[in-house]
Order: sequence, then C-alpha cells, then structure tokens
Amino acid sequence: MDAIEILKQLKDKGVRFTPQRQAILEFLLGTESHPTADEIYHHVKAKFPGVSLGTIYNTLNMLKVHGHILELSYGDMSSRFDGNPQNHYHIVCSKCGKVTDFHRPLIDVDQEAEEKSGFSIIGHRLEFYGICPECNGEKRLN
Amino acid sequence: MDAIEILKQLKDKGVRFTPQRQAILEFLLGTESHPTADEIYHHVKAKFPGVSLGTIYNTLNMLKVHGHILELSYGDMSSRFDGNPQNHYHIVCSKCGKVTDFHRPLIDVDQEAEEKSGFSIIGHRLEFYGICPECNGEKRLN
DNA sequence: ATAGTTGCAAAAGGTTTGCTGCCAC
DNA sequence: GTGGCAGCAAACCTTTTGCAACTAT
Repeated sequence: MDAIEILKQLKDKGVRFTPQRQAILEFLLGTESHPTADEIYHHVKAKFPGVSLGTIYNTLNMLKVHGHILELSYGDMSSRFDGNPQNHYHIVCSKCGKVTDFHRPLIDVDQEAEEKSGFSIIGHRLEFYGICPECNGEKRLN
Repeated sequence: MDAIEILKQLKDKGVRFTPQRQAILEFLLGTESHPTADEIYHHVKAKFPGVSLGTIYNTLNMLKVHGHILELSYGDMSSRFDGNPQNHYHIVCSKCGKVTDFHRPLIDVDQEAEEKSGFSIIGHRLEFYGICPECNGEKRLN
C-alpha cells in the first residue's frame, strides 16, 4: 500500500490530504531506516522549504494513531519512526548505545497476541540489551 | 542478588557506595513496575528529602552502563527503568497509549543472540503494537 | 588526601501547544 | 464556506551539564 492510497483511506476519518503529509509518508514507506522526526523534517524540507517541525510531529502522530506507522523509542532521547514494521531485530549496547542488527527468522506471535488481547496488532518489536564486545574489553566502565 | 551485593561488586570498578544509590537500586529491584526517573525520585525522596533528580539520573545511568538495569523507552516522553528484566511482555495501544500485559512463555533466544553477536546479553524486550478494542470501537480517530 | 558523588541550578534538546492565516473539501 | 491544517514561536518536560561542597575510600 503506498502513501497516496493510505491517505485516501484516511479521508473517511476526516483526515485531509496535503502534499506535506504525502511527502512525509512516502519517505517513511520508502526507507528501511528508522528516521527521527528531525531527520524526516530535513528530508521533507528539501521539497517543501517552508515546512515546520510542528507539521512533522502532527502528521507522525496522526499516522501512528491510525496504525500506519510505529513510533520506536530508543534510549537516545529522540523517537524514531518506522513505516515498515517487521523487518529485523536489534541488539543495543547499554554502555555505548551502539545498535546492531540481529538477523533471524521473525517470531510468529502476532496472531496469538491479537487473539488473546483483542487488539488489532500492527506489528511487534524485539530488542536485546547487553554490553558489546568493545565495551566489555575496556577497563574503566564509569 | 540484592542491592548491597551489586553495589559491593561495583566498588572494584571505582563506583562508590552511597545510601542514595542503595535506596534507588533497592526500589528498582523490589518492584515489578517500570518506574520513570521521576517516580523513583519521589520514592527515594521519602527517605532522603535532600536527594536531587540529578543524582537519580546519575545513578540510573551508572547502573545501566554496568548492565544491572534496563532503560526502556516507550512513546511517552520519559524513560522507564527495569531492575527485573525477563518477566513478561507488553501490548501497547498506538492510539491511547494503554499498556497491557501479555503473558506467554518467554522466548528463548538470548543465548542465540549472545553467540551470534558477541554481546553479553542482559535480557530482551518484546513489545506488540496495535489498536486496543476500545479505540477500535470509536468513531472519530483524529 | 584523593577522587567520585551529591545537590543545586542552569542549559540543552525533543515534543507539544496556541494561534493566525490558509487551503482542502 | 467550513473545519482541519500549515507555519511559526513560545511553552513544556525530561535529561544533561557545570560547579562547589562533601564524603567514601
């Protein structure tokens, strides 16, 4: 499903179609990265120089609330947004913050969660926490 | 392993034992909830009225870096801290933010992650995202 | 005695809110 | 024409930082 299609669907819920929203959603759907609001802002600004951060947050929140994107918070202050849930998992170093991809078959539990909870499940997130080899090798940890 | 024991171990790494740290760590180990820094602050303040938020953050970060607690960020602005990893999973509503426990057998992948990545794994976190039944039933979603 | 820690306050950074004008419908 | 949205700026909240006094070692 592409950006235009999603935005058309949302019209039924009183959400308006604007070119800024189209640009934001297209960017999110077209990347495998999990950009921050600020990164999205700078990207959209290339096409719409007048766009403001408030619009970015407004749109991201609207898309999240309607279940089209995921807001993923890592320890590092700013949230990241994901337009393509279900790609891969992460391992995060509790010391240096480094994020490593962890490739393994996706865990098949979304349907179980949906049945047991009654939620409409959009996706899941699996994250491992630990200390990376480099940080483990260092002497002073403070 | 209790708070005093953990803090004694950390002395080898140049970390000092202070009563504030003991109180913070004891609170985290003794609760199943995932308190925010501010909640910890208010709790510790009952015993140490002079304690400051800076000390809370300082201690939490130190404990995190040494792999004794987990910092879990949800969409809601402030981080939550967990002294007892590996208890259960969560389902988060993307609209209203409600967090529901999801009880199921723990997924046994920590060792696999440790072997494949070289990290010392402390624990993992599995979270489902969706729209809860109440929010799904409402008419206006904006 | 030394170096890490506390408490305080200021600063920083991300996100939200209020408002006016504008634009999609 | 109406109501939602854009843009802008101020406000807000969480977290970090700087520093002098203190204290565990």
